[in-house]
Amino acid sequence: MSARTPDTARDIPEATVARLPVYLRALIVLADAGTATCSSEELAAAAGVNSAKLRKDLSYLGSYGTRGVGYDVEYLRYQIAREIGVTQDWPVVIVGIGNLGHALANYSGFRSRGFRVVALLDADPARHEEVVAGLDVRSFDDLEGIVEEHDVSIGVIATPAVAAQDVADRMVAAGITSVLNFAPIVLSVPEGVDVRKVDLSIELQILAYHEQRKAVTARAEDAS
Amino acid sequence: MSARTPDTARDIPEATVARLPVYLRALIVLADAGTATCSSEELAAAAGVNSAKLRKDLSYLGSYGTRGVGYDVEYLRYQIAREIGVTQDWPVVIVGIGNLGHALANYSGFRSRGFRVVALLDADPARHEEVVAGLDVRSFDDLEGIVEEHDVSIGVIATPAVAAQDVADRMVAAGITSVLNFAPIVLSVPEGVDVRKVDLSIELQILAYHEQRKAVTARAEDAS
DNA sequence: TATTGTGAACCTGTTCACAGCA
DNA sequence: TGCTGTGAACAGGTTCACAATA
Repeated sequence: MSARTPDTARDIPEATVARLPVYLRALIVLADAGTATCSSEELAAAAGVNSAKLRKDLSYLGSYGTRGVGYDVEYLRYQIAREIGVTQDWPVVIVGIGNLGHALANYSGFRSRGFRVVALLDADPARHEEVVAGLDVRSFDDLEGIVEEHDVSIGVIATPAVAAQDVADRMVAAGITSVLNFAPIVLSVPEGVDVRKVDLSIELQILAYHEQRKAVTARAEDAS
Repeated sequence: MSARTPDTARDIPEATVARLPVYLRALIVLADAGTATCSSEELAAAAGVNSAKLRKDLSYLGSYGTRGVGYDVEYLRYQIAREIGVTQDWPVVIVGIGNLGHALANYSGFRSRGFRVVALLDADPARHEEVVAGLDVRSFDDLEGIVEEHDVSIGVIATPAVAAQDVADRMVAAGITSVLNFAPIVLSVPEGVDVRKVDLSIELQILAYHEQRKAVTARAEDAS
């Protein structure tokens, strides 16, 4: 039975998992620039981390470098893509086609980085006329059919906060097990379902906190 | 000289800082629902963390609760808003008014959570005709004047990756010291400038990694 | 010789469990 | 009595520094 267990079954720390996509992005830039080989120092610089951290992270995947030489850009790129699971495209549905949903539907980065938007859904019938990014905006009631048809396991929520929990519940019931949530609300989902959230205001507030402290520190230094 | 040093000068762990906006959001929901008082257990549930972590986080700010009772919602809300620095609005400029820039300009959450978009800038003259969210889209060359006029210290970059570093350099030169970057590229900025990044594809890739492992685990269990 | 891969030390963040207090 | 605030134990993540090796 272990014959089916792939060699990617190692346990990779969460912090490392969150950085693998950054390394992959950096490798793609290097590959596009025609670079065949890079040292941990170079790759780390391109990814915005220090080289010790990069090497430690890569060591969880295996020994893909060559001592005294560095890493083969294409080879490492493939290994990381395989580890993340983006060697084939993942079908994705986006629910909530307001301003943000529009932007997400049109975002070319999804297509080029391992994702394919298969449907855009909105609860508002007034939006069902529209074609966005080459896709018809469809009724939210089509969710179950689309998930089944395309075997979708990742859903994106770009609705207002009040609708988000209902959307999440329907997604989970339909078989979706990973959710990217842009609504400013904490979703509750059953065990086994992953949720990641992006809250634009929270990011700005974190900056504001540090900005405020800069001002405070500057004033304190002025005074002394 | 220490008379000017406010009592917010304590050193708050970064992980705590990142959660304060979440607590603030939860408190606003509770306040809007008419809740006057809440326990650490209730607030933690609303914020999606455990109560021990919440209490520990709040303890870095001070002792704002009452033993045996809980927290006064309005009082704690104000204290956290003050700590973050969002009791007054921060002026913000957005550069890059494509799909995402449009969505950000129209995002009501900024206005309601301590930020005011004072200008929209784009390098493409074809976009300077447009009015988005009630603001004229202006030339990127107006950056310096706007930063000075409105005393802007926070900038948002929503340009394509190729333009982002140039935009960041101009922002820093103009006096901006905090940047929220949506372009999929690592920005290099001088000491003292904060950058936070949001990369939509990276979030999806992290979900994909876990999704892939679910499939692997399920197969391994089937086989045994 | 140059650079990787990694144990060990260190540091940060989380959880426990209970003392302190309204 | 009930809930906060917090030391102490624990877990996870980062950095150091060097042995392994192409």
